[in-house]
Amino acid sequence: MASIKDISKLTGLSLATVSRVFNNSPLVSEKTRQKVLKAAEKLDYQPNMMAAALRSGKSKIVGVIVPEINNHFFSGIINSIEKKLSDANYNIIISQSHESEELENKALLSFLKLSVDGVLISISKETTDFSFLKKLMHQKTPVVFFDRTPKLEVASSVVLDDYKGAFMATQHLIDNGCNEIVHIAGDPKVSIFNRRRDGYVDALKENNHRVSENFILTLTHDQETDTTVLKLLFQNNPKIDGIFAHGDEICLYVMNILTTLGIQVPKQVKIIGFGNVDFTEHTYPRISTIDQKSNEMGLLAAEMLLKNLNNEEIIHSQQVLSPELIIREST
Amino acid sequence: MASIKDISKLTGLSLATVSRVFNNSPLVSEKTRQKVLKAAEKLDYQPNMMAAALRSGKSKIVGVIVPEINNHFFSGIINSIEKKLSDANYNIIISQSHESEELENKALLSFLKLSVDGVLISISKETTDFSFLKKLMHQKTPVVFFDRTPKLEVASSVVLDDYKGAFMATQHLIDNGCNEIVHIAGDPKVSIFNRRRDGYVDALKENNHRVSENFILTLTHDQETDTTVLKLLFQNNPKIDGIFAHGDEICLYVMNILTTLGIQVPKQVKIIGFGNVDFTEHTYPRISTIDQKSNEMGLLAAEMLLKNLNNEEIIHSQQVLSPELIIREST
DNA sequence: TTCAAAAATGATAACGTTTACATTTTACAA
DNA sequence: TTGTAAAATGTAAACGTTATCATTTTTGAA
Repeated sequence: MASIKDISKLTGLSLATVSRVFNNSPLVSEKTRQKVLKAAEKLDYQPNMMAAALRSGKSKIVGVIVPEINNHFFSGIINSIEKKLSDANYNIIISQSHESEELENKALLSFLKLSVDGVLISISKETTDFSFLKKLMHQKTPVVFFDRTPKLEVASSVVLDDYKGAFMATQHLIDNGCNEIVHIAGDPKVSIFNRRRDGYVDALKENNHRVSENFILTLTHDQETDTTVLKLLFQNNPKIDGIFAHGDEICLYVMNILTTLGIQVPKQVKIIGFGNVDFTEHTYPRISTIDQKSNEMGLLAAEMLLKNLNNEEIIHSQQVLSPELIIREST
Repeated sequence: MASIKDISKLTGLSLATVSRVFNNSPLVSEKTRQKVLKAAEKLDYQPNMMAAALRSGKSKIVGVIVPEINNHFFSGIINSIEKKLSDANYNIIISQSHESEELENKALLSFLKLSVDGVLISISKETTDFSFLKKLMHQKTPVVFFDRTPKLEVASSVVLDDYKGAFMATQHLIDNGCNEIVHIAGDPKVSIFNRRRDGYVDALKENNHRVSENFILTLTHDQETDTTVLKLLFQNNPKIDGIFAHGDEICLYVMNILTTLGIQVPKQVKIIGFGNVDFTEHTYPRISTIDQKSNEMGLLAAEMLLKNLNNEEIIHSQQVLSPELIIREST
């Protein structure tokens, strides 16, 4: 591979001048710039980023860590991060924590060794010790958290307002005439699921609807049991006309069960999910849902990072994204 | 950040000896090794990969290109690639081609500049000119293709046997007593969809079943039209008892339409998809399907690459993976 | 004790850039 | 024509490693 040394030889110019051309320095005349570019073309020169990184301390690499890449939400975020950063000529290195603090730290260590210019991370559920991240941040490496953020005093972050999303979903059902609304809740150990539950409850309260614990279900995912549970629920409460599920998968599952029970969606019961996962567009009827704004989240996180990569002083900011109501046939 | 220079100063040993310790060279006594390790600990030393890469020509980075990261199949592959390669202490850089030859080449150029040690790629549909890839391969950078491979004389690749998968799916329906099997076909411009169609047709033939063009449908994805089409089909052919769909999304869609038409799955009609996408496990009934082996594919591709990264001479091999039949309630 | 081979260590030049500083060339006013 | 500032170019050291070759130390047989 050709180096600037070769170009220097070919053109008779010094290394410095040649280097200046590729760094778009204004301190070089148009004539020599052309001469260098021509020589570069001829030699099929490609700058060696490793050498540049070593000397300048800027690797043009950004590290990204997510719990699981094989997950609609996260791969959606990565998608927009990749787009945004590759437009700004950054490369992204991706690691998965698989919800393990150990793997997360291993990845961060790799990033450190590679001297990445910045880090984008959605922390694992398991992580409780942020000393490694703090170390990175103290080294003036900008870090932006997305979706899952630690409770640190100073940090940049982008998160979704889950409470609001649940509220919107429930309000949407009410607006469409639903009076008896059931919530299919998630694991109460996961905080975002609790926030969704709270949003549901508060939306009911605000509209002077009755809140009943009997209307908040957690399913077993055993088809027989769940079918029985729902059958009984509808037998005892034939007026139920709305369901807000905490996730799209479970929403689809419930919808399918209702159909087999002869309950028509959306005619008899309106149903809405959460996530706006791909398949919600392919079902029949198509499922209404709450979009988690993975695109915007990735974009915003990438933009925040870019800002901090360019500016010398790091500016911390916290962004909360509003979810979007996606209305389809199921409501 | 501390460097081997600092360790050298602290221990009084030469740079060479210190370097040897971190490269696990056998040419260093146990006593000095311990001394160096202790000093490294004290100084919180982390090797600088950029410097090592520059000097040694080995970056410990592997570049991965997929059409879309936000796609079950590809993110599944990336998942296993990342696992395998990070275990071998490689970092992976991920780029998306978005089915554009230009973006693909841009990513490859980035890889070149970063002097990646190897490349894993699933080529974009648009790509017709492989000169850039050939250039990379001629530079002794090992390349392994997965799922989408070019027609090159010498190349390593891992692909799925789509024909076999379709054959298996159809055979499975026949084995379960289906006599009149419909195929929901995909866009005939995409070669893998044609191979799936061929597998369906050949399975019918082999079992002495009638093959009818009327039983091969392409849907519009307009719900009203598709509902009518299916309604008519079943009115005219009430004996239809099996459906093989070329994809899981369309399979779910068809299943939902059948349910509304009062056609029971799997009682009256058995239905099977292709892909083993996540949601097939969350439907009711759960959808039988063909697994595309994304895990194995990623793993195998990563292993092939690792082999070529370690060996001096590059060995080309082509692997064809057999899909797996996943039997669930829909059949 | 001597000596050669083996084992361990050291000195130093790369790798391909960037960059601070020095020098030369150019432009233009006096 | 000269002087001076601005523009353009050059010199050389650094970035943190690795790797070649040279040197020293250790080991153990004669």
